[in-house]
Amino acid sequence: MKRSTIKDVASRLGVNPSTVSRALKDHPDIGLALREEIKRVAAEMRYVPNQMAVQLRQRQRHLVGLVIPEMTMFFYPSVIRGIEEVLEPRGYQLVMLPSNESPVREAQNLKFCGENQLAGVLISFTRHTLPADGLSLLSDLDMPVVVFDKSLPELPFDSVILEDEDAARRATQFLIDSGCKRIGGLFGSPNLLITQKRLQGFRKALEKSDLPFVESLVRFAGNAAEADLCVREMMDLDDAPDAVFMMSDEIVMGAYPAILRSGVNIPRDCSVICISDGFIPGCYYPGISYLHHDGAGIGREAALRLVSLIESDQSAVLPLHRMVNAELVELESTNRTVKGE
Amino acid sequence: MKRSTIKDVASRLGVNPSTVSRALKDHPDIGLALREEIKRVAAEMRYVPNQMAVQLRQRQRHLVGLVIPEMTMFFYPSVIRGIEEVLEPRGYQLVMLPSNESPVREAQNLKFCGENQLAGVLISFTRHTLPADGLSLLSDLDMPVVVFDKSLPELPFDSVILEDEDAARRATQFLIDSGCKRIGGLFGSPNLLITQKRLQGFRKALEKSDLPFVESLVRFAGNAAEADLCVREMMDLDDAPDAVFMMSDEIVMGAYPAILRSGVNIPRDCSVICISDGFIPGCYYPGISYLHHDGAGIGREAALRLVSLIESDQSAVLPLHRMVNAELVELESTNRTVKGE
DNA sequence: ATCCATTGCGCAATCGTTTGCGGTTGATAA
DNA sequence: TTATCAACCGCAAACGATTGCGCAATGGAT
Repeated sequence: MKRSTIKDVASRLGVNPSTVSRALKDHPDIGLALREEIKRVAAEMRYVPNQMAVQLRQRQRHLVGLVIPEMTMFFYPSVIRGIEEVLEPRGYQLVMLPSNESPVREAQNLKFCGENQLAGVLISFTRHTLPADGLSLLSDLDMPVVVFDKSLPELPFDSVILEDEDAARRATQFLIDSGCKRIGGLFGSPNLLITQKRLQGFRKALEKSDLPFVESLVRFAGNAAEADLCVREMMDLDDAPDAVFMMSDEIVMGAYPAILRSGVNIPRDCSVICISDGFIPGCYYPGISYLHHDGAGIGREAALRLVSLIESDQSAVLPLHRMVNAELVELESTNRTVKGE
Repeated sequence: MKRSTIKDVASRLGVNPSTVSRALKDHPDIGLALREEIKRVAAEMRYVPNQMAVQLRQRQRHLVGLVIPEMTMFFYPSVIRGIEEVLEPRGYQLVMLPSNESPVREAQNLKFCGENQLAGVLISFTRHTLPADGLSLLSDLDMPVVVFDKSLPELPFDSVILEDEDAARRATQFLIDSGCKRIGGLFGSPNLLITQKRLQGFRKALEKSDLPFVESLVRFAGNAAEADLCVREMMDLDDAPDAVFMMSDEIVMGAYPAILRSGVNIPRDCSVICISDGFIPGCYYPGISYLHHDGAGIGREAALRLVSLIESDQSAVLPLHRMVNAELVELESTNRTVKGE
């Protein structure tokens, strides 16, 4: 059963396709009686407009590409929620384009966006994308782009990112303020700009308080399993840390249980703080204080910026870089000895 | 700078658009010399085919709609990974259509799929979708559909779901076998078919061992926060449970820390088992044994089935219902007293 | 020299909609 | 009675690509 077109409806009623088209969108040129009749028949024939044809005429489609390094349970789901919140009421749909941490795939994804003339692109880069490559990819694209979270240095495109350095600095300072002396740091992939910035913030906080930056207490883990390993090694050290800064949820989920497993009590023997969306820290007991990295908020901001780019149709203005501040959320149980111990 | 069309390329070379079209796809009708020349110029003019036009002619687009109840960090990210694994090499792209647990939005999403003639649809229903509504929505759609995970009873469409009842039964049996007598159950939204089935499995396991089904030990929680509340109440009971079955990751993340917070020791005072994708249980210490609910596997199966439907172009054959078995994964730390306690 | 088969390219229709413009009506005003 | 003007609707050209068919030129075979 082929789907009926506007012509089918028209010929069934002995009118012109253009009349049907106008009637269905309540164009005043069409008489009220005929208009209703057409609508009735169209509904009866279960006519639905072919969007490919519509879009060809209208030369635009309401699709936004979302290019992300990987579809993980961390961070991106909430970013997507934020994006959807903005896009849905405006009639845009999101096309998922995960790159699986492969720059090659990322390039393909971007190419897809170009060929299919999506309305715009939201992108977070893979950990292996070189700044030069990212730049040329986006430049070739010739459509509205907003970079979020995993950005690259000095990109002439709009971006929405966290105040990474500041967040890490304040997190570390929090540990220092609560009296910790030997502070370890667990970071993500060292290629990432956010890792570098957070490391920088971590280091600065230590420096400011004249605490040593101990190499053996600073580790990089690409995922939760690696974070687990890092913790084992770290906690086996003679001079194990009395506090650990964890730069992300993924690190937390690997490292937190690993600390407990190594026989160290949180928070009595070792304090923990992290940068997080806020959900994960509440899923542990004792809870974890954190600098709030608002995924949904970043998604919203990025999407808002993108639609304004799309709808204002300007591309070559000077890029806007939005730095989102992180808020400290302090869980009371973090810095107290736990009941019964 | 408008993008150049096939006509632009043609007129630049003084040839017909059809010649350009053929040359670019290496049609033998076009002489080799001209063919190369055309390719050169096309590349130089940065010509990219307009997919809307192509798709209009070809009357198909390689987009697959993914309609899910909500974009959460639980389960769906891994499902999406599984789906992408299958779809990407076959040239399909995924369009995200989260329904935010609203049947209205779900209907809109499905309508979008129809109007945009996507190649097919993968759907997991909201917790509020009525069986009759779901049925009529999909029937109206008139395109390949595969339902996964959150299905509805007696749907005449292909589906890929977990052997829910069996998984819950075996999980509960595991608790019974390890000597637990007062077994509590934490379930998700009671509307869901998977909840009903898992509850059924839970109940059957108890019955088989002549253990009582205690109403006060069986609770339903729509999310992690509610699970937290349920646990508080449950653990305050005079006859608190000595084991808890949790039907999902989300329940675990709310309930597990809540148990600890109530001063109960896991696993000494209370054993825990759950149905899970496998990542979350490893993020706790002590770890949690679980029945493996393979999200990526389900995504793969569903996507495979969908592409076979799409490419064989058959719709009215009898529906295939694939039931995926869950595998028991036993963590050693679960049933032992923890070191140092 | 005639015929036939290639080779190489252009013509024009087509996909399903939208939309500027023009052409009929019938009614109203002059 | 005739000019005017709505109100209504149809014609046909787009949008950008694909493709069956036709047709000219070429070359080889007869």
